[in-house]
Amino acid sequence: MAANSQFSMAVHVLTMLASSGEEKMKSDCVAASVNTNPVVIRRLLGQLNQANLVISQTGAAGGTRLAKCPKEINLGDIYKAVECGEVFALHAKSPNQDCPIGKNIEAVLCNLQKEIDNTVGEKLSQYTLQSVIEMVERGEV
Amino acid sequence: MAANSQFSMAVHVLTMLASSGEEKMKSDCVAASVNTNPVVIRRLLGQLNQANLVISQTGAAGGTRLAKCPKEINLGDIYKAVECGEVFALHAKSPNQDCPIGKNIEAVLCNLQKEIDNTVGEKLSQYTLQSVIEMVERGEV
DNA sequence: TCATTTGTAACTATACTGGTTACAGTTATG
DNA sequence: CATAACTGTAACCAGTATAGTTACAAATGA
Repeated sequence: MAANSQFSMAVHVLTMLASSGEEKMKSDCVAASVNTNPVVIRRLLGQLNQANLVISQTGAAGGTRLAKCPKEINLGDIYKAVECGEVFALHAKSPNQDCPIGKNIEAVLCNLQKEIDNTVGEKLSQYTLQSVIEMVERGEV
Repeated sequence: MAANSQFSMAVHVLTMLASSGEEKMKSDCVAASVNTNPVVIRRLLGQLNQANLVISQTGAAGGTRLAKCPKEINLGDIYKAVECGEVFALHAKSPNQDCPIGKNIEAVLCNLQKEIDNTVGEKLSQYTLQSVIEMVERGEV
């Protein structure tokens, strides 16, 4: 499975929650749409909860609903909330520190990594959850 | 190891090649700086070769050099040349097609994925290999 | 009290990444 | 021309992250 699909799943989950409005939704129901296990959904909801994007309630008649309206949630918020990895990884092993290039390249790449991550976050912030819902309703576009 | 560091390694490799100018460099030498196996480097060079960023020569006294000068190579070219995965992955399993949201969300996310990938490519294109070399020489910045 | 639901820990299967060995093909050089 | 020194690749392996699964404690409404 490798490549991390948490962001995709998170957008899907939040779109589902939006569709039920004020009504709380159960993890089983969301899982059925995402086609995965309810525990996977609950794990994801835990992260979205920490980022104050959703509100959950335990116990019978419990469930989860959006913490804000879909116009007030943007995809940048979601990207930051979930553990999607970085856009590109740094070296697995540290480069040779005796080589002048090996010694300095990591810091350069690390700065670049942060900058690209910001760029992605900014771009995603241009889309609200509401706009995703509209795209889904229109059947893509 | 999971997260893909091919882009980072590719930038490192090309910076090394740039440092030797017109001189061909052996994969062993590059591998020593990256701190990995020469085969890993040769695999990467194969991709960079297909993208016309480097020129390799087999046989004794063989090796690899840049195909263009460092000012004419930008990081967007490198990003496109190597198999870094996508910024975020789509669903592992296809969502439930009987759910109106599950049915359409994939296409929306797929378009978004392409757009983000383009955004990253454009941002990276702002940096030339030359500028990376200068950052490395100055010791980061 | 009891059924229902979330929150979490623990374990597993899968698959990707990069390291390694091995070897065929190419080429400079004595 | 024989040989040594490279690259290009295939094949295999070890490590690890992802997400699927089971199990169960805690919370809560009825």
